[in-house]
Amino acid sequence: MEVQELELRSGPWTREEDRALMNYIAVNGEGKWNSLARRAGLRRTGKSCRLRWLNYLRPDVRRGNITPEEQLLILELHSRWGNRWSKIAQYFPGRTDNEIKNYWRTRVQRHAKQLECDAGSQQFRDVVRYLWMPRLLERIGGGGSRTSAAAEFGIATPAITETEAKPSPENSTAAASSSSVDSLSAQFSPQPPVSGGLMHPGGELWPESLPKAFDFPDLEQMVWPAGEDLWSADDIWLLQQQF
DNA sequence: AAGATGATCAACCGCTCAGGC
DNA sequence: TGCCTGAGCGGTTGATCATCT
Repeated sequence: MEVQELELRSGPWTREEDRALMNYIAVNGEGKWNSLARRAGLRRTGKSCRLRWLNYLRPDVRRGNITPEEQLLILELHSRWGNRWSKIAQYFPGRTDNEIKNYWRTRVQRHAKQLECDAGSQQFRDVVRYLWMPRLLERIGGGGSRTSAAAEFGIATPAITETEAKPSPENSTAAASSSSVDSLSAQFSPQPPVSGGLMHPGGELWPESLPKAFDFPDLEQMVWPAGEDLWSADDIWLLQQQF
């Protein structure tokens, strides 16, 4: 109806709208969002209703901070698939693609900006791969040396190719690796299949030496921050000198 | 205390794709 | 075959909150 379309609402949802949407879905189920919006008496587009339900009202939506385990998995999966947020979100039950996308744009891209490089650049990918991820592993493991964490991360982590990585239940039994990233993946579903080998999570062979950008003695001398934030001002400064 | 600035995240927009007719 | 509709995805915006000066 034309009058109804003119009155379509946008912007933040009210409690009443939320209640109407939840009640309707509880009785009738989801889907057919345009007609659902009309039948539920909501002056919203079907698209808006779908988004509100999926990203906020669904009972299994998980809120709160992204844990180090989740951060590690996000970094790992993004290195494989890039900005394919919905695909990445499949590995985080209760997390929405929107939430993961926001995390990446705010936290991860912020670090890239600090380092004055592009988040999609090889330089930044190296920082993520060789510095950030090992540090997260350290934190997840409750301490230990950086080198041992990196070694664990690098040696036992299998390669997963785009064609292999179809997150489906029948593939989950193959996830029998001792690597940290893999054991993390195993906590989530759907789980990616694996194939063995001494490969880096990105799929390529683990390099014999670190990239040139990080092959400098100061890095080994660096005192890693013990606080909540993985990156200190000194970290940023040191890395910037290498770029 | 108040304004400026930055970070976060809910919501919107434009586009693509699949399925039905 | 082409059109329409529903659904989903990724990029972007804007409101709100926190922190800084």
